[in-house]
Amino acid sequence: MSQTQTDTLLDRRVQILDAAVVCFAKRGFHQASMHDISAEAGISVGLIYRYFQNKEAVIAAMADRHKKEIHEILERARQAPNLRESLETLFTAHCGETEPHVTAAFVVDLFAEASRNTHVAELVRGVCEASMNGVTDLIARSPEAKASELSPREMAELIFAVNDGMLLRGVLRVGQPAAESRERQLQVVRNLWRIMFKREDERANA
Amino acid sequence: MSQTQTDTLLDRRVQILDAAVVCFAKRGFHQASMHDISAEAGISVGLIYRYFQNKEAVIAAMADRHKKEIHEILERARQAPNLRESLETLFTAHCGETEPHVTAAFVVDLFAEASRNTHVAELVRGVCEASMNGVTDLIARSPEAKASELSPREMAELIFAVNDGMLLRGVLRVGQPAAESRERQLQVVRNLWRIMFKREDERANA
DNA sequence: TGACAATGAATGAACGTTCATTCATTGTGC
DNA sequence: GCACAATGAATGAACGTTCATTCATTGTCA
Repeated sequence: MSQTQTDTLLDRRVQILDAAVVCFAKRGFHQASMHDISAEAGISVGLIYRYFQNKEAVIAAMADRHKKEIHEILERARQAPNLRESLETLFTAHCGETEPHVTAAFVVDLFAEASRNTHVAELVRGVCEASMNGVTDLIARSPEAKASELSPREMAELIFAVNDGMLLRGVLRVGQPAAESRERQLQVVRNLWRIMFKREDERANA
Repeated sequence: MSQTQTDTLLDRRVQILDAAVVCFAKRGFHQASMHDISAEAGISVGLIYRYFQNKEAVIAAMADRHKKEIHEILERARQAPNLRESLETLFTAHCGETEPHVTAAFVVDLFAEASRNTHVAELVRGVCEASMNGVTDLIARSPEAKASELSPREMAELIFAVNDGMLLRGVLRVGQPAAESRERQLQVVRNLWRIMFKREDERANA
């Protein structure tokens, strides 16, 4: 198979998945029809079936893509100069950089799907565990988190719980501008970091 | 209208809603069919339409019932002897006392629905705000939370974020026994309380 | 011309909803 | 107490629609 052939094959898949995200965010996995997706992608219905076995496979592929995105986010977070900036990167990306509401709607749907579809559940669980381990590691290496009463794992659990909670609430902010909504969310998570990781100077003043 | 007539009318609605929770948790709002619900309730399809205008109305009624349950939970939490027990009550009830997985699946679906259905979004937002205010008040009145660096509102925001996050993750624990799953969740939220509300003796030892 | 990409009308299953019909219960006149 | 009328809760087959999926056909490029 030539390079260009492989490329068009992948491009089409990406094109279809991009369209699917929009449709799924707008109507949900099971209410969005294959016709909706084909229209959004600007192709015919039948063509989707050339690249995906069925609708289930489209959902699974999207979950898989989400998994890869999360891994990239984690990699980026690892490269930040300090823990706070790592977490800020993580949170911002976790909730969707460009369109938070679309991401939130998609992820909430993904979890809803996971509660019924074993395959999706397995995949989501894998993502959660991997990123939890990554962040635990991040915390364990950072000087800010030393001498806390919580273990790195316990901190990671709290951070993810709050991130997920913010994500869940995010779907309710439909009309609001993304930037404003995110700023309010950031204030909440920053409060958690504040009480979890005291700075040296704060501790000295105490 | 006689008392018994009113009773059967309400009983039927309750019966249908009880069946709907089971079906919705099992298949989701839009994959669960009216036939599924009627079969689960042990009645005919047509009868559902005597008590509810359409499927939308069933979903709306369930959201409404959830709202009332949350209010009751809040009332119970208010009567606990101290803040920690209030929060423990709140968390346990919030995640579903008898069947946490069913509750989690239902609530996650409810949020997914809220992201597309304005009516449901309005209702869920109302519940969230009311309970957030309730808990803020609870914290403001409690001696444990005095002298913290966070305001009562900020603490309530964190508590709800963590609760919601745990709820979201809860849908992934499909096979696990409910009690074990809850115990692990409780450990996480207790860690939050620990770093948020320091006891007097802890502070004295610091 | 051959090989493959792409189309979209056609198919049939599944769904929400309706409604003619049944029948146990209740009310009424004697 | 009895015969009969009226009620409305309950049924489930049927309807129109939507949807995922298929496939015969057409377009495209080397």
